[in-house]
Amino acid sequence: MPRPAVKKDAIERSALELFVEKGIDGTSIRDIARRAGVTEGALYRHHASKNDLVRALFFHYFENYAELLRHAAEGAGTMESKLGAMIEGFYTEYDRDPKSFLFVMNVRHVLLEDVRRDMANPTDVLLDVLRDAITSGEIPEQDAILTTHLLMGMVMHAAVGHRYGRIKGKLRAQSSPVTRACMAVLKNS
Amino acid sequence: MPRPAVKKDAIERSALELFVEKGIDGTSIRDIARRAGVTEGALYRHHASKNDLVRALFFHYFENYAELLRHAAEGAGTMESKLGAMIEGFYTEYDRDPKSFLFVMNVRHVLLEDVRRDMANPTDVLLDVLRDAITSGEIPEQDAILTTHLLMGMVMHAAVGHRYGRIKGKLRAQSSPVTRACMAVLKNS
Amino acid sequence: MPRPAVKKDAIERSALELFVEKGIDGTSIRDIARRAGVTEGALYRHHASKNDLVRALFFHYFENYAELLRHAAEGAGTMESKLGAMIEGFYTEYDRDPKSFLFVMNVRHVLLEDVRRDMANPTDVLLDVLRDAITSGEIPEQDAILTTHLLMGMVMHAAVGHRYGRIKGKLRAQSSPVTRACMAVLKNS
Amino acid sequence: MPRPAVKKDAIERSALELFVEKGIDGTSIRDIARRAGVTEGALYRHHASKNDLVRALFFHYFENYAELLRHAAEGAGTMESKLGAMIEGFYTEYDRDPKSFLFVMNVRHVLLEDVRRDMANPTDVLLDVLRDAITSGEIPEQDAILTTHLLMGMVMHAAVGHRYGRIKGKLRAQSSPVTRACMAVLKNS
DNA sequence: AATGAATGAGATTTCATTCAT
DNA sequence: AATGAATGAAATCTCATTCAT
Repeated sequence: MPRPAVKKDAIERSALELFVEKGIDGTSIRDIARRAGVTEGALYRHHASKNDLVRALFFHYFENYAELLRHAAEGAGTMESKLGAMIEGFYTEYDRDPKSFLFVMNVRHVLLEDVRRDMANPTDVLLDVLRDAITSGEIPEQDAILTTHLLMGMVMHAAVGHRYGRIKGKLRAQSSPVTRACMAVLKNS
Repeated sequence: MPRPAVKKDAIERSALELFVEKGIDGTSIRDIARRAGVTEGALYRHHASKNDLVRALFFHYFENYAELLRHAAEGAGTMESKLGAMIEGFYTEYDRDPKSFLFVMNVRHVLLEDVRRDMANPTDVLLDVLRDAITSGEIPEQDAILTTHLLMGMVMHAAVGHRYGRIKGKLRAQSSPVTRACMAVLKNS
Repeated sequence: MPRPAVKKDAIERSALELFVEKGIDGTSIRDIARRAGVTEGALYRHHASKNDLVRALFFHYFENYAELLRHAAEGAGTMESKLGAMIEGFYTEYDRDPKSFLFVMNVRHVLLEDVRRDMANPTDVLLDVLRDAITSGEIPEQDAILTTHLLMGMVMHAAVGHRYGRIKGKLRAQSSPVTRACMAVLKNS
Repeated sequence: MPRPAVKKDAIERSALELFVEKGIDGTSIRDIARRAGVTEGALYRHHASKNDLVRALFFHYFENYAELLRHAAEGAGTMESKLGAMIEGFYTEYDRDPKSFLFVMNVRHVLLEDVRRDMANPTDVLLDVLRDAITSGEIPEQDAILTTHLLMGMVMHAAVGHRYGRIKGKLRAQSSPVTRACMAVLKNS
């Protein structure tokens, strides 16, 4: 029975934080090793390269968010209640660990093209929910792809506003007004 | 008379494009110089450092977008027409030169904290328009800061969707549905 | 266990020699690395920068000479025997390793201002000896600071004359005439 | 009739000062041009290269000091009066323009090997005076070369002490004690 | 005579990665 | 599993000098 990989977790958490604080290229292996309390060579026991570490973190959290959204959507009935559950779930997770969201947000434009079709993808989860609601007649016929982007933009940009201190308090406190705004867009398109 | 500084524009344009294509850290001075058809040292006659070049470009375009929005808002009467003019103006500019928007978008999280209060700022331009409309009664009382972020998120994320090929054609073609979505949010909050 | 840092001494010795032979600015990191048989990056494991290396070497040898002088002075009785021991000790060390003296001599005017008060300092060692001798009446009342500089000038400039080939043979062979000259100055002031 | 070379003087004076303040390699052509109020290219009207400028300045002042000493020695009778005149002449010049001495002092070890035999040379001027005095019996038989170095060391190192603030006031005020110290060395060797 | 943009070569420094221990 | 010295390649930046104007 192996010991729990306590060093591995420390390395990955340190890396995540540093990537958010100083950017990926602004963070050296040395920085990561120091914050994690290990030496440079030790990192290579757990990840083949720095790039490998970045990708592992990105895909892990990217899929995590997709799973979180899918799970929230599954437990609800109407599209409105699904949407509310997704937003509340996301904002609750953001309040618990904002850095993982900011990491995915910042790294996105570098790695998005490597996301495989078969990976769980937050945008696609939302798109599926909208398409179902259009099919069932719960919301009017509309360009589901455009609407998905508009909703993703709203939901995520509120988190950005929170990150820069323009929106105060727990982000979760904004989940119902944001849900209402989403519904207004969906009904009126 | 010395040689006129004919290469400055080429350097800045090459830099902007490369920063969007490969990221700032992924772009070397050598890359920029090669694309601009100059040697590496030439860059330093016009900008004190790579970082200085990044900042100069960011602040230039950041303020440019703010001016564009303010100008669009000034030429219109109702808030709805102002909003429509701003979105159409922005999307028209995006179609003409998408890279300058993508550059500002990607660099934002590194430099936003350095934006001085007295700089023209797209978010503040929109916030002013919303506050006026609340005061005049054109839209209901609401949290203007939150709404501003929701609208900015929608408008910008549509451009992101366009960049990744999910939204096709001229982005300008989306300006009226996006404007309608914005109005729906504003009316229902 | 990692590889032991076996190259540190080679790097520092190569640097010292090259600094004397070609000057600090005339010596590149590449020069040092080549002579030490390492690659350029290796230097940075032991010193944060070229400047840091220069300072480390300077302060090391500067203090070394001060210790050498203090030790020579301690083992003797009269001021004349102290002075003789100091000069003979210094010239013996110079004959053994002239480069470390020439390095300190050449770098002095750049780093002397950074010498902290609490560092051992050759000039102060001599000054203390002179002041004691004045107090004890062994030499007449005089401007101890001026005299210290006159003596330091004589002792060191003989080494400079040796370095340029004007003074031949072991420098140590000059220690008694130089000591006699120093005593003549001290007695007649 | 050409205009007076006012720019040339400004360039050379600026260069001299900067070389003393920041070292030769620490001073760029741009630094010199800026302080002199000209542009980089202008410098090359007057000197073929930076190295050429350094050498021109060094040899100019090096010979100047030799001339000054020879002239002082010629106007006096006994060796003691010659020596006094030389030291007083040198210290007076030092007080008037310390930077030119410091420049020669600092650059010496780089360019001394290029000093041609037929150039006027301060050390040789002093050596000649000593040899004459030995021949005439004014001072005892001794190693003239060693003594010359001892005297040069004393005289110059007092200026160094002045430069570092250890010796206060006009340096000229020290010329008679220094001369007396020199005579003590000469008589007792 | 003068200008200053541009060159071209080289300097210092950083850093992901390897490997002897 | 872990260490950290060392490598090797590349990055940013500097600067004496040239030359079109």
